[in-house]
Amino acid sequence: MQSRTRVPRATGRPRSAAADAAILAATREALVELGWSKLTLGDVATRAGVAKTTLYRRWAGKNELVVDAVAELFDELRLPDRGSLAADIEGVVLQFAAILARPEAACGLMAVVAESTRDDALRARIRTSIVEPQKRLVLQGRERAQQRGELPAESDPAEAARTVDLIFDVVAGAVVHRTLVSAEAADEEWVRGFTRILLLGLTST
Amino acid sequence: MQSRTRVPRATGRPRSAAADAAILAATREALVELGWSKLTLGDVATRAGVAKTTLYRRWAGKNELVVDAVAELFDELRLPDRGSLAADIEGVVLQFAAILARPEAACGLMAVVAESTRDDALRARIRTSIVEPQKRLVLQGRERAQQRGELPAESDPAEAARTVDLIFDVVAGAVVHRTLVSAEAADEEWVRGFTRILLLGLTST
DNA sequence: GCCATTACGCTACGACTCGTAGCGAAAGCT
DNA sequence: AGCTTTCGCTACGAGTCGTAGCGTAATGGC
Repeated sequence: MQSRTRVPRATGRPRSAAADAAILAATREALVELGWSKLTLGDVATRAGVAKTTLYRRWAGKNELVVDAVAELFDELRLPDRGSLAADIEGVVLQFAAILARPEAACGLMAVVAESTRDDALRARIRTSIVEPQKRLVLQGRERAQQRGELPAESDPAEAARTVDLIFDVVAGAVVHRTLVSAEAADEEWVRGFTRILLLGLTST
Repeated sequence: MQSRTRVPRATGRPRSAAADAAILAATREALVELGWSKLTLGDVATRAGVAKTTLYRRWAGKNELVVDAVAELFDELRLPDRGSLAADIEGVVLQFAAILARPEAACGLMAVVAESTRDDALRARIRTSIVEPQKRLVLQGRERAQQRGELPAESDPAEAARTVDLIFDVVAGAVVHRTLVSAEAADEEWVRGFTRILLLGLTST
């Protein structure tokens, strides 16, 4: 959220928070209708009922705008306690799949990831705005499973951190690939099969 | 390969195969230097030493061109027999990671996948040109493991097909996510950890 | 060897998007 | 009030898009 991390001046006319929300919503709407490459900032400004210059005063370009617009979508992810590790994983994977099934999330996320291969600053922004915040779900799930006795306590903290990263890559990657590349729904049946494989690998040894 | 599936007329000047190769190579070069959004077809034509009109006569647009340019990169994937299922998996995952580490592969693939969320024809083209051909690796690996006695023979063919799709999504998805989103190398240590989890899930039960 | 056919290189074109600059009006704070 | 910053609007040169038209080059059929 570039515009929110800015320290607002004590004086002068404050920026309209409503304009921020309208612009991000308009960006998602335009992503659905036009896709990434045909999305123009002028069009977004028109949809949001805002002057094009206002948009350029807040975001440096298309990349940064779409990152913020997409990041909001992933904030709603939660990890409700369903009683077992398997049920917890299935629940959060289904939530994640539901978000990715929305065209604006899929289209925007993949596009900025593609651009980030040539732009280190953008990659860092994606990580801090979208990816890292969601690792809390993996940590939370492991902690619960350990309290239930489903997973052993970690002895090596470094190894534990690596495992969290690995799990996150496997879960997020598999759902993304299933949904976007294989282009088939990550429905309950698929999630059950996926969870089974993942769980066996986690609980053994 | 749009231009190759065309039935060449018996008469008239044939299309230059060298131009095809030069255009696809120039596309990959431009992807490395400029990324997806700043890549222009005019620039690609100049790099390839070809008129812009020639490029438009062979490909409908940027999407189709990049799909073909990226597809060539994945043709080199092989599954050498390393003696065990674990070693086979580690070998092919490392190969896949090596390809994805190249900016032109990562950038191009993610960009067209992003565009495909709004374009069914493009999605189908990606699947037939890039994704489906590589599933042979999963089939080949399973067959070898069954001959070695590492995996049981499949009883239900439909279930077996679903498993192949699942494995493919997990492997490809995890490597992509690790490389592009988490932005860390899928090196030997990571691949070992990943293979361990995957194998336990496959061999148990 | 000539001819029909197709591909090629080149130029030019209108339409569109980009990102920026300049202006007067609006909205907040002290 | 007075000061400061934002906002909407217009206009601008630069760059890209995809296409059309033309003359030339390279084939195969006769």
